[in-house]
Amino acid sequence: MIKVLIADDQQMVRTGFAMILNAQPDMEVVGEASDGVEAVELARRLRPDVCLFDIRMPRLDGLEATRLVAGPDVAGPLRVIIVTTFDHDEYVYSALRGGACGFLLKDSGPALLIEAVRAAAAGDAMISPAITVRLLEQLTAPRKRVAELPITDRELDLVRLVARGRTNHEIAAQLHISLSTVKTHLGSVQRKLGCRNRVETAAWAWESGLVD
Amino acid sequence: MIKVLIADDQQMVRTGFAMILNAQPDMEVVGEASDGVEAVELARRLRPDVCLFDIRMPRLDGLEATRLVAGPDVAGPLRVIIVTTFDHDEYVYSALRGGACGFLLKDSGPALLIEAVRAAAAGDAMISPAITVRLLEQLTAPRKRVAELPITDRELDLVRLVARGRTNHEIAAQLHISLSTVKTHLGSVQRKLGCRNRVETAAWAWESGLVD
DNA sequence: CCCGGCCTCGGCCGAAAGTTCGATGCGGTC
DNA sequence: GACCGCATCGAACTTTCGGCCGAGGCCGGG
Repeated sequence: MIKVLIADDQQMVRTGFAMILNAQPDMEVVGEASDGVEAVELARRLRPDVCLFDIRMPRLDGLEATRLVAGPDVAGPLRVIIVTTFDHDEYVYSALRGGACGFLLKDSGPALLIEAVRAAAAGDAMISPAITVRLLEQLTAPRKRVAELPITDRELDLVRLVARGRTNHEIAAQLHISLSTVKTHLGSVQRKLGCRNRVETAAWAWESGLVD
Repeated sequence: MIKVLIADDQQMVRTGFAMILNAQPDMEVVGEASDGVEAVELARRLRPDVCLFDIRMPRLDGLEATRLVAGPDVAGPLRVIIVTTFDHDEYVYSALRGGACGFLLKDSGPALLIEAVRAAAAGDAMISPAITVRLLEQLTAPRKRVAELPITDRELDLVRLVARGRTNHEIAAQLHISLSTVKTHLGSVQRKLGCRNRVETAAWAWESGLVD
């Protein structure tokens, strides 16, 4: 039986969630909280398998509450799913860094809520598809630019080595070219990218996902 | 009505998926393929709203097939969900970079399959919770190390600026300290981290997730 | 109270990096 | 053939970095 704690400042939302979850044969809502402080307190006392936290709550918001019961420094972290109306990216990152193992939008269907709870209880994590697609864009977008790079293949070789912290001398030795050539290439790379020094060049390579 | 194409080399799997999806009032399986080449051909001809591709298929695997119908260079990319038994990380990355907008494990329930299809059709993306949790670990793991850094707060300020490509002179001006102090700090940082130059220092900062 | 870590600053020097001039050859395009 | 981008190399120069010496002030623990 998966024990669930619900925290939301709106009575209707809590009741709705509770009805959905209690209708599942293997789930049971063991507590409800209407603000963040109460949520943290109940979470610590009841130690549910899964917590559903809204973000906007009186006294203590859901993100802060998550950090308090699931954060990196917490001894016995609980499984927390953030359930909210607003899908601002900052909320998502803040929640996930704070230890949340799920992020659901309220306009997701009941099926997703149930699956998210089940996933959380199993040690997995679920994120609303509308948010996932944006996360994936960040993962893949930099890669797409690789095809339309403004710099040459050869220059790319140099940039990769720069990003790994190699000196010009080492690059020259590794690629079997002269120190002059290395400087020439990196000079033109910096001109094309608008970089002022090799660290900015390296930073560009890192952002573009050229090294890993 | 969401038109779905199913590609899997096992007849049983295709039939199972088709039964699940056809039971939904707003979904319709419009085609089935038993290998990758057929999958690509059917996808291009039928132009379904969502494609379900297995990875292990004869002639052409699902990852390559995905790239062919949803890759970065494809004109009218289709929405592809990878459905597979194996959750190797390399598969996941390869699929998502190849243009997939979903990655499901076959041991996920029917509910997840349905939700994934619905999400894909809506332009969103869903990933199996078992995989998502690992993706999140990669997102948050580097952050945890921040607490156990071997370097000072002040040194951290310097390192962040180094990672952004600032010169020592600029750092000195921005932090209102002298050039000598900047060099002293960065020197001790390099000693502690075992870096040989500022690019390696910056690389360490990037890997540790200190900059974004 | 002394020691050690941290933050601050200065000077000096050699090495590395970046800039600015060249130059050659090679492979495409018009 | 003329032109252009690319890769290669060289020399000289300025700027920046990094290493190595020193120093003082501050603060907290033994």
